[in-house]
Amino acid sequence: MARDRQATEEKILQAVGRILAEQGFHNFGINAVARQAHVDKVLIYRYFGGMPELLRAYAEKGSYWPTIEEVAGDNPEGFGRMPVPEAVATLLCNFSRAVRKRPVTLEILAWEAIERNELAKVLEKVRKDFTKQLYRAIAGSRGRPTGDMAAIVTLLTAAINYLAVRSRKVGKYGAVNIRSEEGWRRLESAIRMISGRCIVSQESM
Amino acid sequence: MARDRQATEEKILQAVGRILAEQGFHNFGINAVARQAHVDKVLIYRYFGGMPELLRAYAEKGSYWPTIEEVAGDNPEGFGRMPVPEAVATLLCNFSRAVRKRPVTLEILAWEAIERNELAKVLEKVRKDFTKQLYRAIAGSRGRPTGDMAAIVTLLTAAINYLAVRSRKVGKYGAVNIRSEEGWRRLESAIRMISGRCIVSQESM
DNA sequence: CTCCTATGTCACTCATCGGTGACATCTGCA
DNA sequence: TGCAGATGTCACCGATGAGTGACATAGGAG
Repeated sequence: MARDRQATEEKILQAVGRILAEQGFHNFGINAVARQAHVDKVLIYRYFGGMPELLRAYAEKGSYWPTIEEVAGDNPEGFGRMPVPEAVATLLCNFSRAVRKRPVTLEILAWEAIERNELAKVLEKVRKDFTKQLYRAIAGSRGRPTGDMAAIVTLLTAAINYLAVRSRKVGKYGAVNIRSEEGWRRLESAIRMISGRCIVSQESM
Repeated sequence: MARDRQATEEKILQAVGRILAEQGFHNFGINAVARQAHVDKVLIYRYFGGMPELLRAYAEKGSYWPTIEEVAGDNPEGFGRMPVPEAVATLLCNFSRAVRKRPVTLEILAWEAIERNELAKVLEKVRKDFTKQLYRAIAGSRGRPTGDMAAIVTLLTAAINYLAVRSRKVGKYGAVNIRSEEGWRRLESAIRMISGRCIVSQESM
């Protein structure tokens, strides 16, 4: 109708985002996108190629993972001034908040346990870089971690991912209300405690 | 062919299990079950009613969650003899192993983040009872936990679920190889450490 | 043996999906 | 002005899904 390819592509990509955020991958498909965008599906094939390319194009536009700045503040090196356990705890809590407010990210996290699609692949790479930067920020902190810090951080990020994903469908997990701010405060203080007591640095303990 | 309803129902239910274990919910459906069971799909409707009832019937036959015995041994009360932190750690590690060896359970865990179906509902109830018994076993141990033990246990079980589910599709998470026994040993010792240092009991510390 | 019903088989409907070919129309360029 | 390619529209294909109605037959009850 409007004869404006750029605008059409934009409508299509926005439709992808809306469907993922509101209905998830389960109801995702070429037809659904075309409907949502009020665009003929032929145009999706013409402009993007197909489903994988469409997802890839969408992936390149969005921010599906926290940036290091979002989690560590404007100068990640600033973490060098606090003891390791405190740095780790703060990073993890910030990470938790950043992930929880990204509905599309939560959908991808849920779906990559079912099927590894283009979005999951992109997210994987981003996440890898993120992790590397995270460890760099920690490495600058005061004190040397002893014990298997990597294993502990793995456990805690896994827990955060799981609970954040799950909170979309269920209100409680165990005794904790994972839909309320209060529930997440409990989890955060548990994270702080774990970090404080298990990632021992020579100087701070 | 064989004119044996009971045998046919059995074939159908076994087909459900095979599909879930080998292909997951993604490729699950009436037609798929009928194909797998070498049975006409009409019989599924006649004998079970439809998809929800079929899943419910399947759910009632299987053990999709560890039993308390599997995790706490033959007499859960026996945990009363060890200190709380050690009891918690042991229960969690046993739980991890029990979950990881149940492919259908892992599939349900992955899928319930996408859609809450009949199997997920059944699993929910079983899990609730299991948790209750777990806490009872802990309550019998020596010493009083301080701090938010529930939050810590929530975090650790969430982490176990997430990593177990994820290990079906991806080999590594962070720095840990979640497909190898060695990786899980690292996680287990981290769990023991967390439990030992963060669930403080008056007598043992 | 005869009939009735439980069991199994077949053939279909209707909806949706991914994907494609053919056609209409707009717009910028020669 | 007229043409060509870019853009948009429409109608279709084959495959697959859930679900149903009609029919065939085996086997037990009378």
